[in-house]
Amino acid sequence: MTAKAPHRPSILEIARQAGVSAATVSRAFNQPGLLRAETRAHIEAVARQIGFRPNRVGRSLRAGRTRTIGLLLPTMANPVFADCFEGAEQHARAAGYSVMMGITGYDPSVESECVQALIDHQIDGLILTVGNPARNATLQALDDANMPHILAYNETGDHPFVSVDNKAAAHDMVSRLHALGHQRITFVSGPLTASDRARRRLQGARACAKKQGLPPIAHWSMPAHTASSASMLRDMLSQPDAPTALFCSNDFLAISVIAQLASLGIRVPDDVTVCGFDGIRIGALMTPSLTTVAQPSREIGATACASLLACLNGNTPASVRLPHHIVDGGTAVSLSSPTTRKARS
Amino acid sequence: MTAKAPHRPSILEIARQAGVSAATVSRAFNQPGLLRAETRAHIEAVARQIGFRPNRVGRSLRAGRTRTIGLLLPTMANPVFADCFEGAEQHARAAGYSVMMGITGYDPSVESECVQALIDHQIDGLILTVGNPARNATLQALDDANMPHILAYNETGDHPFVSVDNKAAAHDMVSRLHALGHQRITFVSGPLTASDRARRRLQGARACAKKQGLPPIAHWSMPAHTASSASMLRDMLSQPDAPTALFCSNDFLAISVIAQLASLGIRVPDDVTVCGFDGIRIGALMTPSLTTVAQPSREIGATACASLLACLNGNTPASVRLPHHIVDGGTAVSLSSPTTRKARS
DNA sequence: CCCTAGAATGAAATCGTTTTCATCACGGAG
DNA sequence: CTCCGTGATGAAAACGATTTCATTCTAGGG
Repeated sequence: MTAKAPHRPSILEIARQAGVSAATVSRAFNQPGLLRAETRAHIEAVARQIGFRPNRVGRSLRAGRTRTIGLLLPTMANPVFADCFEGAEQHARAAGYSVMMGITGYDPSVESECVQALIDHQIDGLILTVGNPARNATLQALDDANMPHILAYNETGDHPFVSVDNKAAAHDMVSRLHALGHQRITFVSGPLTASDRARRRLQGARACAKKQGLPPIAHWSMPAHTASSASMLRDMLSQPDAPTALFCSNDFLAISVIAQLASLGIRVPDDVTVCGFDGIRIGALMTPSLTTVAQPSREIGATACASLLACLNGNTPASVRLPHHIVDGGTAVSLSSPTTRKARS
Repeated sequence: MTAKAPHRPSILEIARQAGVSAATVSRAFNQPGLLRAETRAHIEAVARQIGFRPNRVGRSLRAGRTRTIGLLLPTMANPVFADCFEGAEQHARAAGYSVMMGITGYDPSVESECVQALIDHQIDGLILTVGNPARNATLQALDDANMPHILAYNETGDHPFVSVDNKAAAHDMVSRLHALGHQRITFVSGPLTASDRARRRLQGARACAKKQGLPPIAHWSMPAHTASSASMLRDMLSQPDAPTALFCSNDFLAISVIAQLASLGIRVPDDVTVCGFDGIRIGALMTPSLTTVAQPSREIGATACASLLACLNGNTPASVRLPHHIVDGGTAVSLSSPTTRKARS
C-alpha cells in the first residue's frame, strides 16, 4: 500500500556504509577523541548524509539511564504550576534532558499510578508536587525504588525540596495588612485542608497575629468555586465581628472570592480588603490589581531541576527556600483611606 | 557507604525464582491465556512478592514502540494550552500512554530541536501546536520521519488537525458586536502576525463586517505587553473615527488591553467595548467578566489525543473542528445602554 | 634489528524484554 | 498400538546502542 516502513537507519548501517565497525561509529559520537580525525570525519559525513540519529531507547537500555526526568504536578490550570513547569522544562532541555509529564489533580491514587509509570519508564529522577507530603505512600515508593527526587512547593523533613518560606511569607502579608490598619483578618482556603502549603501559611499568619497583638485569625474553608460558597461569604461578612481583610491561601482562590463578592454587591477593596498568595501574572492585570505575596514559580521549577540534575551527578541534594516578596496591589487598602483605589487608577 | 544499588529485579530473576523461563514470565504478563492457570498464578505471586515491574525501555526496544506520545506546545502560561495539555495528558494516561513534553515559545528553532529530541526518543506519535504551519520545516521533518502527528489549533491542508472554525467564530463575534450596535470595530492582535489563528480570526471578522455592511475592520498589532503599547492605545482611541469595540485575538491579550486602558483612565465597557477569544476560565471571574468566544481547549487536547491513538492503530486521521460558542460577559455592551454593566453586577 | 608501549579499531557481550521456533507430553482418532 | 494435533513451555535470536577486551599496526628506544 503505502511506502515501505522507512526502517530508521541504525548504527550498523552507518558502520557498513563507512566501512568501519559499529563500535567505531558509537565512539565517533561519544568519545570522538579516541578516533583518528580522518575516520571520525568520514563517519560524521556518512551519518549526516544518511540522516542518522542514535536511537535513545537502545542507548538507554545499555547505558542504564534515559536522560529523562519526570515532572508530576497537580494541575496546569493554576499558573503557579504552569510557570514552575516551564522553568523546569527549559532547564532540563538546556541540559539535554527530556521531560515526561504527569498531572495528578491532587489525587493520591493518580499520584502513585503516575509515579509507577514514570519509574517503569526508567526516568533518571523526578520533580513533583504532592497534595500532602506527610506519610505519603508515593514518596515512600520513591525512596524504596531509590529514585532521586525533589519536591516543589511541598516541604518535609524527609525529602529534599524547593519552595518558599510559606510561614514567613504569610507572616509578612499579615504584617502588611496590620500596617494598613487591619485588625480582624480571616484566612480563606480551599476545600483541601490537606494542603501542607495552606496549612503553613495559616500557621505563619496566626503567628504574626499573635506576635503583633491582633485578634486570632479565623479560618474559612470554602467548599468549592460554586454558588453555595457565595452565600457562605455573604453570611460570614455580615456577622457582627466580620473581618476587614480576607487573606486567601492562593491567588486563584482570591480571584474567585473577589468575583463572588462582586456578585453579592460587595466591593473590593472599598467594602473589604482581599489578598492572595502566589503572584500569578494575571493578578497584576486585574483592576484593581491583586495584592499578593509573590513566589518565584519559574525559578522554583528551574532550581528544582538544577538540584535534581546535580543529584544525578552524585551531589547530595539540598533543600532550598527561595525569596518571596509582597506585591502591593489595589485589592488591599488602608482601613482609614478607603479611596486609595480611586487614587490608584 | 549507602545500601548497595538495588538492581531492579529483571524478568530473569522472576523466572529463576519461579522455576520457569523468561519467556514464560513474559507471557504471564502479555498473553496470560497461553499459560496454565497454575503457572500464571505462581509467577504472579513471585512477581508481586519481589516487586517486579517490567522495564519499559527493554520492552520498547524489542517491541519497536514506546507507548509514549509527544506533546509540543508554545507555552503553558496561556491557559488555553494548559487546558489542552490536561485534556491530552488525561486521555493518554487513560489509554496507557505516557507523555513527553516540549515548550517551544513559538520559536521555530526550538520547535525543530524539540521534535528531533522526541523522535530520538522513539515516541509513537506527536500532538503539536506551531507558530505557523505553512511551509514549516518542523512539520516537514515529521513527514519525512514518517511520524504520526496531529496539529492542535493550527489548521493546514497538509496535516490532520483539531481546532475550531476560527473564521466562523470571529464572524460570530463581530455579528454579536454588530447586534449590540457597534459599527467601528478594530481587531487587536499580538506582535506575531505570523500566527495562523490570529490571521484566520481577522479574516472571519472582516468577512462578517463586509457581509453586514459595516465599515472595514482595522487591525492593530500590539508591540508587547509593555508600557509603550498603552500610549499607542491612547493615541489610537483618541482619533476622530476611533472604534467603539476592540476585538482582541485572544483572551490573554484582551485582559492585558483592559488593564492598560484602565491605567489610562479609559473604562471598559463604559468608554469602549472589549472582547477576546479563547474562553479561559479566569475571564469569567473578572469584573466585569470577559466577553469572548469560547473554544473547548480541553476537548481539543483530548480529541487530538484520541485521533492520534486511533492513527497509531492504523486508522487514517481525520481533521476535526469542534464547536465554539459566544460567552456574553460584561466587557461588551450595547452602544445605546452604557449602564448595562451596573445592571449586571 | 628486536621488542614493546600506545594508538586505532574490531569482535562480542550486554542491557531487559518479546517472539519465533523447537520441544515435549498427552490424549484422541484411526 | 501408532500417529498426530495441540497445549504448555523453553532456548535463543532480536531490538540498537555501549563497552570491555582483544587485536593489529606503528613508532621509538635499546
